[in-house]
Amino acid sequence: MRPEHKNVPAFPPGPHLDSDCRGAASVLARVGDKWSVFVIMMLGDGAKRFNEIKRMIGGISQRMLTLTLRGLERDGLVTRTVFPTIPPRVDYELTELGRGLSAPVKALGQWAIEHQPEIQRARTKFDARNES
Amino acid sequence: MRPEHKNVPAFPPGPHLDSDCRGAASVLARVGDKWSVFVIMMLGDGAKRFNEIKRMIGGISQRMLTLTLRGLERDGLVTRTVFPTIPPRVDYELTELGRGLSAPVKALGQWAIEHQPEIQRARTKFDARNES
DNA sequence: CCGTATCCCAGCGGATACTG
DNA sequence: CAGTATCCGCTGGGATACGG
Repeated sequence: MRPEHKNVPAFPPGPHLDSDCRGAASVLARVGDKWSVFVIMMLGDGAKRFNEIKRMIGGISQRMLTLTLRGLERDGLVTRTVFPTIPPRVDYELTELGRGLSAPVKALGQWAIEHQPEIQRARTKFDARNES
Repeated sequence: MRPEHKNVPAFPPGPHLDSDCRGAASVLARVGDKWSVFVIMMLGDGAKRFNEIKRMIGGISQRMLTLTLRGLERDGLVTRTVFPTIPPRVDYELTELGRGLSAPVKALGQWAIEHQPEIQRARTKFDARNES
C-alpha cells in the first residue's frame, strides 16, 4: 500500500513563522486530526482492542480507524500488540509519549465540554444576525 | 455567500459516544482545524490586524484566513473591529472565551514543541522499518 | 488594506467486498 | 476479529481577479 502517510506537511516555506512554531506544526497536525483526538481520549484509560475503539467512538469507518491508528503508531504515540490467537486479537495502548500528550488533549476536551453551551449560543446568535 | 459554515458536523448518530463527548465534538472540530489553532496562538498576545496575522502565520491563503476568522468570530472566540479609516483597518482580538481556550491550546503547542524531536525520530524509525 | 467571487483539482473519507 | 483493496463523491483549500 504505502499511502505516503499523512501530511507531515513539510509546511509552507518562508521565514514567516519562527521555526519552533513551524516544527510544531506537523505535530499539531496530528492533534488537529479529528479522529486522532478521539482515539487518544479513548485510549486514555487503558489498552483497547480494534473493534472496541471502533464501537466507543462510533461513526468512524474501519478504514479511517486503521489509518488513524497507523498514524499514531508511526508517531510513537501508541503501541500495537498482536496476539497470534484464533481469532486474532490486537491491542492498542498509549505509549509513555502518548500518555503525555493525552493530558493536554484531555484538558482541551474538558474545556470543550464546559464551554460548549456558550459556543452554541454564540453560533446561533451569529447565524441569526446574518440571515437574509 | 452563506457557506453553510463549517462542519459543526451534526456528528454521526447513534448512542456510541456518551453525549458529553459527542457535544464537545463540534467544539473540538474548531480546535482540530489547523489554521484556527495557529490564529488563536498568534492572537494570544494581543490584537492583530488581518495582514499582520497573515504574515505571522505564513503559508495561509487570504481565503482561508478569512474563513478561519469568520469561524472563530461565529463561535464567539474572537471579535472583529472595523476602523472606518482610509485605508480601512480591521483588528481581531480574542474574547474572554477565546483567551480561556488559548490556555489549553498553548499547553498543546508547548507540548508539541518539546516533544517534536521524539516524534520526528519515531517517524523516521517507523518509515525505515517499513520500507520495501 | 480588507475582503468576496470563481474556477478547479487533490485527497479525505464513506461504502462495500474480500482475505488471513 | 482485524485488517486490505477499490471505487467514488464531496469539499477543503490554492490561485487568481475583482470590489469598497
